[in-house]
Amino acid sequence: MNQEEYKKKKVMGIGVVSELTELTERKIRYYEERKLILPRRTEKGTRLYSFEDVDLLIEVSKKVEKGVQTYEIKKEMKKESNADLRKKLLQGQINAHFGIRK
Amino acid sequence: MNQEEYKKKKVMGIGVVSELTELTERKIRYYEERKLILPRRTEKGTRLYSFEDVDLLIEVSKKVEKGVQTYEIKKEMKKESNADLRKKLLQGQINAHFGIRK
DNA sequence: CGTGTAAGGAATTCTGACACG
DNA sequence: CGTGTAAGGAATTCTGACACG
Repeated sequence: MNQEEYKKKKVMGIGVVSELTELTERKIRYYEERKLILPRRTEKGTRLYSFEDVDLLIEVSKKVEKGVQTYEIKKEMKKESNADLRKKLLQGQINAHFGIRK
Repeated sequence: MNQEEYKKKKVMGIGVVSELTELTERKIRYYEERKLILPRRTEKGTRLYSFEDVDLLIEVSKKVEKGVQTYEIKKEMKKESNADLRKKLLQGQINAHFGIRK
């Protein structure tokens, strides 16, 4: 498992996430309700989060504190995600054109 | 938090560790009893492990399967840890002698 | 809208012990 | 020695709801 995976692997319960983010469990579950965060679930339904999720939650809560509504935050996130996709797509085209090396 | 920290931060419950290592919780607790693994505990006493702990558990269980006794594994681990310390000490001396740069 | 809280149930984890080989 | 298991309790997490502003 490489470093990226350590960051993205969803392994923490909500208790630890609450400790790490300093957010109440209520807030964490609410941001999920608003689709701002997507933990995985065990078969029995308990939520599991990654370090990446923790960082995201902290960013989200900062914006909420600033008065931004969750709906707006969601929109911003979609934009960023689209920008990332375009970037990857572009890189893919470059690779296809010039060939991929190393 | 840097990559090293993602690896060393103790954040996973025993259930997830059991899933990741494919070891029973019984085995995981037993290796702790034998001091081969040292999870942190929440205030209420539930165990929390790091990705590093997961890797260590897998290594330990491989040795146990080969027939090595936990006591022997513990001895091996002490040796390695001492070797690491000597290495660090030595590097410290080199740095002190030649000066530390970048 | 974002968040607190009380409610009841289900699932998790803990310890100490007995069993087996 | 290493591991399974049943036992009972304690702590965790879950959902849906009501409250407030």
